[in-house]
Amino acid sequence: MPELPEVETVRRGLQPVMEGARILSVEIRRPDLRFPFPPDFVARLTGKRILSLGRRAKYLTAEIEGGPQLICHLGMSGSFRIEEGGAETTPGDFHHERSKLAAHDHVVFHLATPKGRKSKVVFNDPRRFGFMLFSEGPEPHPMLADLGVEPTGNSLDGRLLADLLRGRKTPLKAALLDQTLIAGLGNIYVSEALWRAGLSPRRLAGTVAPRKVGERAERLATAIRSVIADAIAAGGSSLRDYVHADGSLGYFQHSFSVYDREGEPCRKPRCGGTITRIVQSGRSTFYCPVCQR
DNA sequence: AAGTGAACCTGAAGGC
DNA sequence: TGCCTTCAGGTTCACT
Repeated sequence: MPELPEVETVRRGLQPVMEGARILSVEIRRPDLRFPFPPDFVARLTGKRILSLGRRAKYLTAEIEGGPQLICHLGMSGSFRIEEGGAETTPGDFHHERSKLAAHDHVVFHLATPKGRKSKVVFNDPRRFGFMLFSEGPEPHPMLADLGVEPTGNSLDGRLLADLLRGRKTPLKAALLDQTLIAGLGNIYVSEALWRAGLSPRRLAGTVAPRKVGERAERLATAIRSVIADAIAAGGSSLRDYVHADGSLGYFQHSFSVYDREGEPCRKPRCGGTITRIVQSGRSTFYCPVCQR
């Protein structure tokens, strides 16, 4: 599920519980996810305070007191949920019970939150494409070192986008998925952004702005930023009840303009086209062949 | 160098 | 009901 907006939504949901919290204990319920856990994973977290939670592209980061940075990726199917406890001093509260863990609950953080409560943060990941690693020292972890520009804020403008795409012979769809160019777009939001910009996913990336910047590159940059901003806003509004039902974070109902809408009418006024699904480098792309050129 | 496809793993959904 | 195939929102690695 998780592209940049979902990861940002998860970060915002975890923040009130994790930021400033002390890690009372950590359980890892299998030796690996995508990668083996570091051998000292539990020892280096136990008893430490979480100073801050951050995000880079689709990676969550946690600054650990006096120690490493924890880097976490949700892969395809990773999610967190929060199980709220009572006051830390209340005896017999729910935290003294062994809570039921579900299938694929791989990591459990037992926390004392800044408000003096106990909470559990549980990481669940059926496909195990996710991972947790430590990063040491001032240099960014190699995994984060080559990431491109964030599509949040205003740094990604038409000029920068034109520079990134110029000369590339790969389909525009593939270029936008390249995390070393723009960091955080995934299969859904690439399709959505291209629809907003009225550009075909099959167009060669270099043709967006062959020589000068041009209106096409501006349109695409604006589309990318607005798609991401809208999705983050939608996720944020879903956070009001993030302790809902199972407490899971980052999953909310999207309404997509093209993604997963094969055969349905294009939503652009007076377009009349039909959303089409094609496969590009092994992955589905959805677009309107009439208004996306 | 850049681009494409297969691999990693499990579960859900659809066809028969 | 069950068995089979296909597909899934990410990333990396091997190959052309």
